[in-house]
Amino acid sequence: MGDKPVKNMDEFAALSGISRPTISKYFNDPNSVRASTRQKIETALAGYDYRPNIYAINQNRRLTKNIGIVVPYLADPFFAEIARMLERRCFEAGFTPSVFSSHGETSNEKAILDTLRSIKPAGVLLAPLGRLSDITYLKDFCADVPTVLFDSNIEGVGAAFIGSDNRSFVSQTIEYMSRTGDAPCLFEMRNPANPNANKRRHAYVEMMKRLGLDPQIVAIDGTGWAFEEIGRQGALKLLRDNLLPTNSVLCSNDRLAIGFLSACHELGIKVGRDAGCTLRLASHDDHPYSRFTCPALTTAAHDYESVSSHAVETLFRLIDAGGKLKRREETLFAARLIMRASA
Amino acid sequence: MGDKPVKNMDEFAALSGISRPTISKYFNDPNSVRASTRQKIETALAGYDYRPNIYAINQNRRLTKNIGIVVPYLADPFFAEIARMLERRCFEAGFTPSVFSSHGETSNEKAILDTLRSIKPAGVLLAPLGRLSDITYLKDFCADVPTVLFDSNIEGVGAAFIGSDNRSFVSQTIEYMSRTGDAPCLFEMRNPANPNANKRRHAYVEMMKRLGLDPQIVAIDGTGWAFEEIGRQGALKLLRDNLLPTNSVLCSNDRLAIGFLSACHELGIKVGRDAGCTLRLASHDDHPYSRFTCPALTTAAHDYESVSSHAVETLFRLIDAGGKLKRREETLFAARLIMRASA
DNA sequence: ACATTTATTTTACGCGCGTAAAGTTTTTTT
DNA sequence: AAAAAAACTTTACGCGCGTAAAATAAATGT
Repeated sequence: MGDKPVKNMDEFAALSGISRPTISKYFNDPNSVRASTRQKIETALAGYDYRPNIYAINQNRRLTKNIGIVVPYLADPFFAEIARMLERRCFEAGFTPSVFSSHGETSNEKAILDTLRSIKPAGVLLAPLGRLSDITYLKDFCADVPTVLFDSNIEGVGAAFIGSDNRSFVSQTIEYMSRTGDAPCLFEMRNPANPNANKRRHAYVEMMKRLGLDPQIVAIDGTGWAFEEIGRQGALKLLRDNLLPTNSVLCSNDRLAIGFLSACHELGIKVGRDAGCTLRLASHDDHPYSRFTCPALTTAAHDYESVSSHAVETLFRLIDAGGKLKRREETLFAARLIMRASA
Repeated sequence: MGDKPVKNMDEFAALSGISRPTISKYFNDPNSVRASTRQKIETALAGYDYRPNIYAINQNRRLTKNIGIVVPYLADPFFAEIARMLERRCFEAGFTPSVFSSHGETSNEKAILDTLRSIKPAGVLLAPLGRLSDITYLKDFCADVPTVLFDSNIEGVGAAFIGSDNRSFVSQTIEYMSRTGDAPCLFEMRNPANPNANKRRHAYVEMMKRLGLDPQIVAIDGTGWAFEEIGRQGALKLLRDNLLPTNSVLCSNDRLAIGFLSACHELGIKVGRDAGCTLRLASHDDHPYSRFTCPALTTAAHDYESVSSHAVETLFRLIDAGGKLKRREETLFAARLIMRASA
């Protein structure tokens, strides 16, 4: 990098001995100019401190190179992880990703969509809040901006959805638990905000019936995104009052399970498959912390890699196609069972 | 919100019956125009779908309303939390915050600073990587862009630093542990990337000496930001080989402690202050997950509220002052001891 | 009611770059 | 070496808005 600051493209063009339109062409695609020309430009670039004004660029381009990445709750390491992978992939493809978090609130999600409109992004990767989303608002947005949904599906919204196959999660955990011990009851929130939770419940009921077993659902109260605390309080109550129908428990997701384990420890209940343990606990998501819980959580893992790469690829395809796909696509990736000490 | 889309400010000015320069003034500060004029504009705004083009605005303004928020590792819920608070406060003040994560890598941190330069932000709130930061690069950046550091201090970089008082953390945990049992050894990484770790070590040694006790430091190997795994591996080795000098352990931070607890559970070592426990463990940071560990972690909590509000206030003051403060400011907030079951 | 202050309108220019058109040079093709 | 194709230069316009200056209008003070 050079040090002498250059104000604008005209000045840089003069300094490099190349005309401004060619310089402009170079910055849009370095390979679109002759090799000898590119060489001259890059030599000049090394000697002077010039970078094109991004605002002037975006004002004049019909489409920016911005990509919005929206997650419902960034303080959840699961979403932080996937946002990071999406971000990296967009960046590698020459786009400028920006990460936004709805922080679990409808108003924030809407405000983010407004912000996104104003930055005129080439496309958006959106993991919606789910039940708390303003569906009409999302739909209007997706009608104007090329959008791919991930994690939580909302029927008919966005040009595509990429996520995990909840039936695959549940069938693997149930199969494993019922093979190695009692079949589990399902521990979940009564009114889950996330549509995946509903799909998991349905899959649980269906799978249990198929195995000729009696589905038993334990629903706990609580709202918001503090799942650990909700799981903990719910479990404390259940365990104290001895309301658990089985000694095998399947949590709808790992964050609830983390709270559940916390309650077990407080009450002196040993969890695991070892002798001396009175409870087995499994869960879903393979949350980044699930291997550090006590005991480590047996869980079904998302295929992070596939979800993120396919989501990004789909978005690029959507952008190339001018914002419309022939029909709405839905892609689900299977889970992978991770056996640890808790079940 | 109206529905008829309006292309530009000229068109909107005509529709609202107000001249364009006044409309421009209104969007820069709605209170800078007469109440009756504001009324007319807002009526028109309700009837039409117009929003100023942010790229045209920022091209012409000397200073944008953008604020960059940079954290070293967003997948760490601690940073996710503080980023969220900073973000909200900037937004409330009428700025447009953008959150970036260095993901623990020098190259990313530098790339983020480059990106920030190109969006010409009014100011930046930066939590640097620490030892891995390219100091010269940071310094150059801070010379051009009004920047306030938080969390990790780097001497002489940025116009101000706002963080937590590491001595306050350590003195409280040591005082508590040595009052209620044996004085603790310090469990930490051998080459911590974060400068706070070094400050905590110094504070530990000083505090122990002051109490007439023998400081004992247990340093474990490991690099990167996977602190839980590093703590876990380190603890497994120490516990198996019986190398721990005391049965009271003070972890440099909660994430190491989470790994430590995981190792204890695996080896069947009971942690806590109850009868039957053979080890006490305390830590620092009050990580969002520290109350869900088994047992729940006794830790020293950051004053998140004060740090974030003071950081933002300082940045605004810096911006108002034109990017320079009389002298570099350093503000530290005291910790608050959170007693839980682990010690 | 008049002078004074404050707000608005009119006019006009500039920001930095995308991009189109026409002409010129360089490279590739045969 | 001539013809064709590709890349480049020159010229010029437009994007949507900030902002300055001068003229005009409205609100405020006495």
